[in-house]
Amino acid sequence: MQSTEHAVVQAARRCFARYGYRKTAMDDVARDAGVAKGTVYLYCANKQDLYVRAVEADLDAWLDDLRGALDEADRPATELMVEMAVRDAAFVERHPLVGDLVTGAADNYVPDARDRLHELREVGLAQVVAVLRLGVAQGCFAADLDVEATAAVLQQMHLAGAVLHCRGDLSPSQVRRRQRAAMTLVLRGLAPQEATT
Amino acid sequence: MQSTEHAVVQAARRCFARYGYRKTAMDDVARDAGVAKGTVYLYCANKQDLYVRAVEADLDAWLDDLRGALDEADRPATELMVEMAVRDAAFVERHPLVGDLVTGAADNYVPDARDRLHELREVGLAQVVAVLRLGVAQGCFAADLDVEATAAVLQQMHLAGAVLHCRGDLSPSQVRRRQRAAMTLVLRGLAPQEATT
Amino acid sequence: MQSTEHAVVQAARRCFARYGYRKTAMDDVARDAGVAKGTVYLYCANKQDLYVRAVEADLDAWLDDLRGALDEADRPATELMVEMAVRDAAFVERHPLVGDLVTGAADNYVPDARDRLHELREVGLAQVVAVLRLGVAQGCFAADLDVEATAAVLQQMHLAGAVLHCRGDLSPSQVRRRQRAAMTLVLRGLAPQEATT
Amino acid sequence: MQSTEHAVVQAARRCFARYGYRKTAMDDVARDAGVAKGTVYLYCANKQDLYVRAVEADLDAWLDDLRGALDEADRPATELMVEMAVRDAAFVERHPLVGDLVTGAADNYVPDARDRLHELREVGLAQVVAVLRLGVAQGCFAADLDVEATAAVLQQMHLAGAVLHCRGDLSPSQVRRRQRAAMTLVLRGLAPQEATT
DNA sequence: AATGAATGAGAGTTCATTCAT
DNA sequence: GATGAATGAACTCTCATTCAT
Repeated sequence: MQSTEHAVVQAARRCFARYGYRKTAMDDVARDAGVAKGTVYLYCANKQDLYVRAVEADLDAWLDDLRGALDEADRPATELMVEMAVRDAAFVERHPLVGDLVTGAADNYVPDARDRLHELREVGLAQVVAVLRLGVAQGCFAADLDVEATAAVLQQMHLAGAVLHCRGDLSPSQVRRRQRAAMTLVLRGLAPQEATT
Repeated sequence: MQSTEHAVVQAARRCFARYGYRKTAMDDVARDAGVAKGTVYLYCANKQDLYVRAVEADLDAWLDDLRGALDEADRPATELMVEMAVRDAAFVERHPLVGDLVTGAADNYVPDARDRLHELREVGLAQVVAVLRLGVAQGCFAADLDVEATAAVLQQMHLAGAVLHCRGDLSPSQVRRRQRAAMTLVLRGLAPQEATT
Repeated sequence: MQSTEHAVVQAARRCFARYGYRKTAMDDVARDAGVAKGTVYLYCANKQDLYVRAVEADLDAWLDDLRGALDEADRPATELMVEMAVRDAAFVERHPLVGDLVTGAADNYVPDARDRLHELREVGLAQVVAVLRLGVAQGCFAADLDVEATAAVLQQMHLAGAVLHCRGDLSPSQVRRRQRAAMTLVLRGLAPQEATT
Repeated sequence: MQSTEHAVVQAARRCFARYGYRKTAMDDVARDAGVAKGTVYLYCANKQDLYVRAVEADLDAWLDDLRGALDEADRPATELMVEMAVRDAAFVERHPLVGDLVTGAADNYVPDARDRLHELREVGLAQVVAVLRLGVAQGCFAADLDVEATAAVLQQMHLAGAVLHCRGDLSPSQVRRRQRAAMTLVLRGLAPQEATT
C-alpha cells in the first residue's frame, strides 16, 4: 500500500513538531511510523528532505484550514482578520513546523532547501495579503498600506505568540491576553486615519 | 586570573551567535577563547549552562545599550518608541542570542533552564513597558492599553524582522521595508482613538 | 523465458566490471538487467554466487577470444606469445573480472568460492601452457622451462599492466611502453640459452 | 603519550592487511589498538586517511628493509636482483598493503588520494630502477633496457606471486616454484644479447 | 516466474564530557 | 588553575536479503 509513505510523513510531522529538527532521530520517526529504519529512506533522500516534506504537509494542512474560513468574501476584512489570527494561532500550537517555517528557524536546519522554504513562505503569505487587499477595497483598512510588508509583519505576530505557548513558557491565559493586545493594536493600526499620522 | 572566565563567556557569545546552539561545539568555544577544552568546564557545568551564561551577558549588553538612549524622560514616547525599535533591530542583528531569548528558541535548546530564561525575558520586557507607560501618561498612547501584553507583542515585532535578516533570507531593503510597515502599524495602533474602535 | 537468467548475468558482468564487487549493489544489477530486485535472487543464491557466475561468463568469453587466434598451430610460438599478450591486455581492459580472477582479487571478495575460482584460473592458464609447450617443441623457447610456473608468471604480467590502465593511473602511452618492456624481457628470457646461466 | 598514535597506525596496518580495506571496520582498528572508537579519529581525518597513513608506514618499513640489503654497491647487480626479489616477496607476504599499493588495488579504495599513492609508488620503484641502472653499468644487464618501464614490470612480478600466496590460494612450494621460474625468466631476459633480438 | 516494499544489522563519524597530569 | 587525550553513546545512512502478492 502507498499509505506507508503517508505514515512516514505523518510520523515525521509529529516527531519534528514534538522534538524539533535536531533532537529528532530517524529512528524516532521510524518507530512512530511503525516501520523499520530503512523503510523511512524509501520515501526520502535524507533527513533534510524528510523535514521539508513534513513542512510541506503542514503547510498544506494550514492552507486547507484557512481556505474554509476565508472563502466567504462578503464578510468585512476586520472580521476575517480576527478569524485568521485566531485560526493561525490555534493551528501553530498544534503544528509548530509552520511556525519554524514562518520564523525562519527551518532555514537553519535545512540550509540546502532555502529556496524551497522561501517559496512555501510566499504561499502562506498570500492568504494574509488577500485579506489586507480586501480590507483596503472595503475601506476598513488604510489605503496607504504597504500590503506585502504589513502582511509579513502580521503573520509573524499571529504565530509568534502561539510558538511561545508551544514552548511551554506561557500560560494559556497569558497567551490569550497577548493575542487580544495584538489584535487591538493591529486593528487600530490598520484602520484608515482621519487626520494626521 | 579571573579574566579567563570572561574570555570563555565572550567566546561563547560569539560562537553561539555565529553558529547557533547546536552547531557550536565546545571545541569551538575553547579555541575562540584561546584555552583548552577542559578549561571551559571550569567555568560552566555543561553546554546548556554555558549557553545561559552567554544569553545573560548578551542581555546585559542589550540593557546597557537601551538605558543610555531612553533615560531622557522628557522626550515624547512616540519618539522613544521609534528609537527603541531601531536600536533593538540593530542590536539583535549583531547579537542573535537576544533574539533567541525573546522568540523562545532558546527554550528549545536549554529546556532545563526555562525558568531562568523566563526571568531574563521579563527583565528585557520592562524597558518596553516603561516606554508604553510613559506614552500613556503623556497622552500620546491610548489610555486603555494593556501595557504588559502589548509590550510583549511589540518586542516580538521589533526583533523578528532582524532575526530573519540574520538568517540571510531577506535583503536589507526588504527588512527595512518591513520595519517601516511595522512602525506605521504600531504607531497608528498605539495612538489614542477619537471615536470608535 | 530462460533469457531472463542470461540478462541478469550479463548485467552482473557489466556492473561488477564497472564498479567493482563492493561498490556494485544488487539494485544496480537489477536495474541494468531491467528486472526487479527480487528477480535477481531467482537466479543466484546471493551476491557472492552472482559474482562467481559473472566471472565464469567472462572467462568463457576470454577463452573464446583466445581460441580463435591460437588455433593455427603452424605459426611460431614467439608470434603466438606476442599475439596472446596483446589480446589478453585488450580483453582485460574491457573485462576486468578476468583480471580480478587472475590477480587473486576475486578471492578476497568471495572467500567461500576459493576452490571454484582456483579451477577457473587453471582453465585460463592452460592456454598459456599450451603455447609454451609448443614453443619448446619448436625450439624457439628454452628446453628447461618450468612451463606451468612460467605460464602463471606470464599471465600475471600480461594482465597486470592492463589492470593498472583500467584503474586510471597510467596514461595509455605509459601502458604501451611497459607492455613493450615486458615483451622484450619475456622473449629474451624464454629464448634458448647458448652457453651458461 | 604520543605512542597512542603509533598504536593506532600499527593497528590499522594489521587490520587492513588482514581483512582488506572494505572489511576493516574502524571499530576493528580501535579494538586492535586497545582504544575507543573516537580515539582513532584523533589521529586521522577519516577511514581513507587512515588507510593512506597505514600504507605510508608499510612503505617506510619496506624501504628500510631494502636499504640494508642493497647498500653494498660492489655486489653484482644480478645478485642484488635476486636478493631484492626474495626480500620483496617475503615482505609483501607479511605486509599486503604494499602489494595493494603496487598492484593499484589501493587506488580503488581511496580514490581521493590517487596522487599521494602515485608518489608512494614512485618511491618504491626507485629502488628497482637503481639496481637495473647498476646492472647496466656493470655490463651484466642489456644496455638497451628501458629501465623505468622494466622496473615497473619487475616490481609487479616480484609482488604478484606473494600477493597470491597471501590470499591463501597457493601452497608455499608452488609459490617458490613460480618465483624460481620468474627469476630465471627475468635474469635471462635482462642479460645482454650476443647476436639477435 | 516476477515483483518491490520492507527489513535491520552494521558502517563511518561527531562531540559533550571526564580525568590524570 | 589549566590541560588535552581519551571516551563511548548517539546519529545518519546503506544495502543484501526476504516474502507476501
